[in-house]
Amino acid sequence: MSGSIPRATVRRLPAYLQFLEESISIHTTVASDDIALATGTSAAQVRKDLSQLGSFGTRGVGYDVVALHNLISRALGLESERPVAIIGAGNLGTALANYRGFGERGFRIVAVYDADPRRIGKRIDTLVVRPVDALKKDARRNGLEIGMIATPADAAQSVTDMLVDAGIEAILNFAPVVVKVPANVTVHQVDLATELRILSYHLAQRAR
Amino acid sequence: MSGSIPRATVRRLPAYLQFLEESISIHTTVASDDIALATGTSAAQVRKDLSQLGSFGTRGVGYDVVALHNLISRALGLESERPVAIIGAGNLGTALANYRGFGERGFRIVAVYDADPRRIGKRIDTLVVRPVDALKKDARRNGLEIGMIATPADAAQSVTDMLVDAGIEAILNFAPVVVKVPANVTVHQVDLATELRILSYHLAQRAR
DNA sequence: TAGATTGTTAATCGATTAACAATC
DNA sequence: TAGATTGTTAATCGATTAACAATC
Repeated sequence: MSGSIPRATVRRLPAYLQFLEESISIHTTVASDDIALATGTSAAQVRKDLSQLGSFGTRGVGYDVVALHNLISRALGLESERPVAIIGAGNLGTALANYRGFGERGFRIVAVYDADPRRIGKRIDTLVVRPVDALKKDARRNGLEIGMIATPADAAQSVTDMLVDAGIEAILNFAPVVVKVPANVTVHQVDLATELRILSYHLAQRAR
Repeated sequence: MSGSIPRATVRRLPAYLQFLEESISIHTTVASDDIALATGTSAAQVRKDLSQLGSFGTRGVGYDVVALHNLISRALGLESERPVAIIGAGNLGTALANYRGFGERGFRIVAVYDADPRRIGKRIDTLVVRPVDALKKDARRNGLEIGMIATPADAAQSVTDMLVDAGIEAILNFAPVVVKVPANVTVHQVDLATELRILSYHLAQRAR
């Protein structure tokens, strides 16, 4: 069924899910047009995307909010909570560890690691920063599934290697370097300065 | 000349630039294949992208690092420093304000704002958190060009409206909501939980 | 010259949009 | 029934890839 969903669709599904979560207490039904409006896309796009997950709207009526929510959750593999570790307990790592949005959306930060002895033992929310060497042992015990890299650029590759060695197959990398991983591991990069540079292009276009 | 560069190309240019900055002290010349390897794309893609900016490599040799760096900088409008403001002085806003990568890449955080009186006056790095009401006046004085929204979701739209009112035309939004802006304003959204949900899809795919 | 590498073309692929018959 | 909205098709658009002549 959901053998495989096109990349572009997968990128939009979380936004649809977000909107459905906000709608769930308000409506029992939503139209493709409602979803489109809330997520900044088109109704045709929404219907096309949803049809990839199988048909189940009702013509003349729309989509059942709860049913659609469940369907997208399942498609994204969000039925059970996924344990996440943060590597790097600097400003960014600390901010990530404190961020409530992860928990609300089914991800649990189970540990924060750092290599710097001065940071080890530091409390962040309910967690205590652990030495990065403990990662591999911990990973098995915690059933760790996702690693978030919040280290400086020059540490990112070696941290990545540790994560891979610990059996993690999904990595979110905030360091501004492309890290190498084996084919079975997925890395997404969030580069804050890159986003600003793209915005800069738009400012420059406007000025001409 | 660079009348307009395809979206997909614009998204890759910052990565090329990053690599060139690392190369500048090592080589005088790089091949499309070197850039491709470092940025996770293909040599054909790199050449195609660069040809959008005009021709200037040397067959059999490659691209002059300095010349290419200048060309991409210019194309992205990165010749002069762009002043940035952060709205929201919570964990994320504080982390962003402390992040060195912005300064290194030509963006200067000129102010941090918050609505909460308990946060106003707080020192972050060399800055002091200011009341969000001061935004509009400050914006003109500082020549503010970019706003980064690091508030909770429910404050994002009103903060956006303030930024727009202050004449800002480029916004990076970290709040997990789609904000509405007039056509002359560009918004990019960085939704951390969305990234995790996309990773979750890949984990789910793997498990089948 | 021989080897390397660009710039560009044509082919392919994937994503988006428009339109509308089906149907609740 | 009339009105609303889906699911799907076909057309369009944009991005990527492969291949190779041009040329340093």
